[in-house]
Amino acid sequence: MVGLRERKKQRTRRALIDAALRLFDEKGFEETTLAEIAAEAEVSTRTFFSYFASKEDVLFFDGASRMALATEMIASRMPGEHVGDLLLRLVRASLQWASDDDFRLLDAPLRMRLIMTVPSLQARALHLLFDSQLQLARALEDAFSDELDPVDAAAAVGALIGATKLAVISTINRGGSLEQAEEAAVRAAQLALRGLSSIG
Amino acid sequence: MVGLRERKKQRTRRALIDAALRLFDEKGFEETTLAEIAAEAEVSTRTFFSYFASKEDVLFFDGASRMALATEMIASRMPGEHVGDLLLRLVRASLQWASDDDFRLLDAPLRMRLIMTVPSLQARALHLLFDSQLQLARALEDAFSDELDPVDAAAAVGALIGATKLAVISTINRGGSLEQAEEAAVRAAQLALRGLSSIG
DNA sequence: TAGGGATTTTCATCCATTGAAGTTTTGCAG
DNA sequence: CTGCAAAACTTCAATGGATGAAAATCCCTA
Repeated sequence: MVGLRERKKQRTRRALIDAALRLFDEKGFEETTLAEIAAEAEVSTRTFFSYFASKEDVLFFDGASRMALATEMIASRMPGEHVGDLLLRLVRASLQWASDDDFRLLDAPLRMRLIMTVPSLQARALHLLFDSQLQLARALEDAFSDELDPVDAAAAVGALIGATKLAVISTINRGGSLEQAEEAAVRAAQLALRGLSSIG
Repeated sequence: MVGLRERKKQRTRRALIDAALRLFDEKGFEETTLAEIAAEAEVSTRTFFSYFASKEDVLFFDGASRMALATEMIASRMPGEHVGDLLLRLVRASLQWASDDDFRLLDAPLRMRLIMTVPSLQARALHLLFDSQLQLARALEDAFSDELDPVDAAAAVGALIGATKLAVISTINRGGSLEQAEEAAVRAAQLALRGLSSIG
């Protein structure tokens, strides 16, 4: 199953990611060219594009696996569990994952920094965020097909993720620490669950 | 105040927008080059970039004015009005504006179609959406400075816009009409206000 | 171990975007 | 009016991301 071909592909992919992250860190995202990344990873520039669709995408190499975890968590919801409870569990779990995985942890700060400062990366990140929300909404709709229509599912996911994301970004923008950001995320999630009407 | 220079500039800007929209409509976004747009508007391609930062930006020429209306509405909130009520008014008003303005109305379907199908436009749209949410959050924070802290303001805006946007997109994705989308938007907004816990 | 599909490299090209330098147009002071 | 400075444009050149096609390699399996 795991032939040399497959192993080599993974090694190349990893080499590209490592090279890219290191160069982004040293010189900045826009300052490093694909040629440099490819050279560093010892492949041709053309090959880069058979691994990643764009320069931006290298930074989001783990998006798929994160999403897999989330949808899986939704699909295997506890019977009888309320939508809101599941969603809150999901938010907490996400915060957990973010500070788990060794490979990811190392460059989390770098990625954060880059995404916060490079416009094209912000755009890419938002796009991914949005897509995953749609996926989550569908997963939720499936898991609660008896009590949730498509619009409610979408609204629920949108409200929850929307609230947490904006709270986090706003906190970071205001110079808050990661801890404060996490705190803000949880508070925002609870606010979304309780309802905006409950403010004040 | 409105000298010849200024008038000419506006005419050029408008010419670029018109040319771009027409070409996008006829040949598609990615298929039309800046050279063609510039030629159509009778300016050099270089000049295009003194009016718009990117090819994508032409499509969002009215973003600023929309935002102005919204923040103004927030700033002039009725004294004693509850945050939630103001926000719901805001959502309804936004839906209104979208089907108002003559210039905008004409190409609304085109824009929708393009944004829904061209990845780079989706990304740009999301970026703008996000920025405006941050602006709205700040406006809200200012308007309700006595009863709302930054995190709550951000969470409120994020939840409301997040819910409505995802509900709308989800509806459209599923082949729903614009009317159904509007309906979904209002329902999502109300759900966000009432709280996700109220589902089911 | 030879053939065949998968990967990679090479080569060529397109086009968005940007900088520099020079030209035309407009607004305004004299 | 006339000349001048600023604003707006054009031309020219270059960079760099992205993609297509064909040739060269590499790995797997019969």
